[in-house]
Amino acid sequence: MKKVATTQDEGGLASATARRTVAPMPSVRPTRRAVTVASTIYRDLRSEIVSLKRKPGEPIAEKQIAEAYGVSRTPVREAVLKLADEGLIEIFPQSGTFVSRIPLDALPEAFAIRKALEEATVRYAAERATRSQIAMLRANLELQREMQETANYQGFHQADETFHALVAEIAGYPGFWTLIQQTKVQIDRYRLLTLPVRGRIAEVIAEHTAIVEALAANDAVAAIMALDAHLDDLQISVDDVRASYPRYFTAPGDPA
Amino acid sequence: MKKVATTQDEGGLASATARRTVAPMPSVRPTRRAVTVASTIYRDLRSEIVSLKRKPGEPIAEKQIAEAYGVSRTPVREAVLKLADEGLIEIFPQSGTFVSRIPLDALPEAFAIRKALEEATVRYAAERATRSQIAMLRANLELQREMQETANYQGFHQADETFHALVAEIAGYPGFWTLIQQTKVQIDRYRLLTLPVRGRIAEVIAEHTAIVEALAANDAVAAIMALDAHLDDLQISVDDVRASYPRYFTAPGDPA
DNA sequence: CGTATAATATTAATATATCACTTTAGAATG
DNA sequence: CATTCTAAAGTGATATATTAATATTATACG
Repeated sequence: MKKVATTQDEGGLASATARRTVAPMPSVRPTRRAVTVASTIYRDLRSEIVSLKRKPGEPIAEKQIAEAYGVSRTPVREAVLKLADEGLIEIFPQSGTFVSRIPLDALPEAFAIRKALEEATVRYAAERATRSQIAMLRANLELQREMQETANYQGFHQADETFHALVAEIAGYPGFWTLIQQTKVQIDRYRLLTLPVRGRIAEVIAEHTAIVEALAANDAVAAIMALDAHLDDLQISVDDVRASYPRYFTAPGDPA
Repeated sequence: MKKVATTQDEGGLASATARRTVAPMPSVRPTRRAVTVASTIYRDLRSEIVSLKRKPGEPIAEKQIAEAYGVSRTPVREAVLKLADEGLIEIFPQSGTFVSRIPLDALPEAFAIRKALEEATVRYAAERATRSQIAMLRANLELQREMQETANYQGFHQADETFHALVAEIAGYPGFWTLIQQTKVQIDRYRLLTLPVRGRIAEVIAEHTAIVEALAANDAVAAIMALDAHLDDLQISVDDVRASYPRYFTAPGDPA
């Protein structure tokens, strides 16, 4: 039944087995999950989906991707499964794999989660922020203004994300931002689809500035209020959008 | 039966080849990700790790698990990768895979995340709770008391989890609880290891009752206070525990 | 001409095989 | 006896093949 490596196996079964019964105790482990083909494909695919380069509802052909990368389907599958866990890809067994439609009815909840998590970060940050950390935030604000002046929308978005990450780091809980990013994905796709780089940058910077001032004053309440104002501006108007891109969304109450 | 839009693709350009250029439009999809071997193994493994049946640091032999289930290594690998994403398993390339040690230094942050999310749920729940929903909570409290009387700790834990899930559902955001459960995993392992079924059940029920009363009165502030008291009681005393089970934890500052 | 049915093909899910690397035990050497 | 080198075995990562189920297409029948 089982043909192991053709060589002699030591007859005593119990005695020989214990090769590594116990764990690798804390030593300098090299790299955990190094850059592998699967991780590369994962990153690429994710980026293409979030940037809407791959449209919601579009089929995903594992074989084709595998050929494009010159690899087998195994690493592709690993990436696809991971994306399916994140809700960016939907797998219908024996039918096909597709880029997820944006679950409109789940967006308000995702937004509420983001709000809850970010409020916590600004509260902690207001309590703990040091002068040097406030200075880092101000430096980031300056960067945002530069991006505005040079009309570098891509760069502004990057700086915007860094701003929120910084707040979480100042709060002492960088993991908050990691989690926020995960829950934010569908919202990002939605916003990218609905408002094509609206000129709201000036307002966003003003709102960011208000948050920083509140943090600098160690005023948690004011910081939360400023954050709420910031987030509410990004709020969602689910209504009439579905009409324009009906096939990009799942109807409320349809599939979960 | 359902003959929906068979062969009408709107863009009449490449009419010939494209077999499925566009997506499966919302119809009653049978099962997405049905019960598969991989999902079964995933659930089993996860349960064994969370229940500490598999000790932190213990090696995981893919081949052995595959043989135990009578399957190949592929579905096992799928399950292992998913668990690695959750942080329950650590994969060291070309070395081995092991049950994760409990990351002590990450526990405070996980706890803060849980607190932020649960506070949000009780706030929303206090605003929205209907009388029938309050009644459901009271029924759950009764169930908790029954479990206490029959000394059914397993059942109590189950009811406890249901209580928090109910609160999230009343808040209108059941996804909050899903997320909380994910972040809670390492904390659960820690608590299972440190306090073996302490007789805190009576206090827990009292705290749960206080939360329900505040929700019934639509008093968000009181509800949050009651929740904080509840969670603070579960708080972590990271200090002296590491001494007793040193190999079950990762040192602060060690590997992330 | 429309509907039901059978044939076909696509694809997810799983099985099996191979490769590369690392760890570790044993042999050879000083 | 200690140290270093070498070979074996285990494991992760990837490749290739097979199976089973579904949807699509073609075909036959009313």
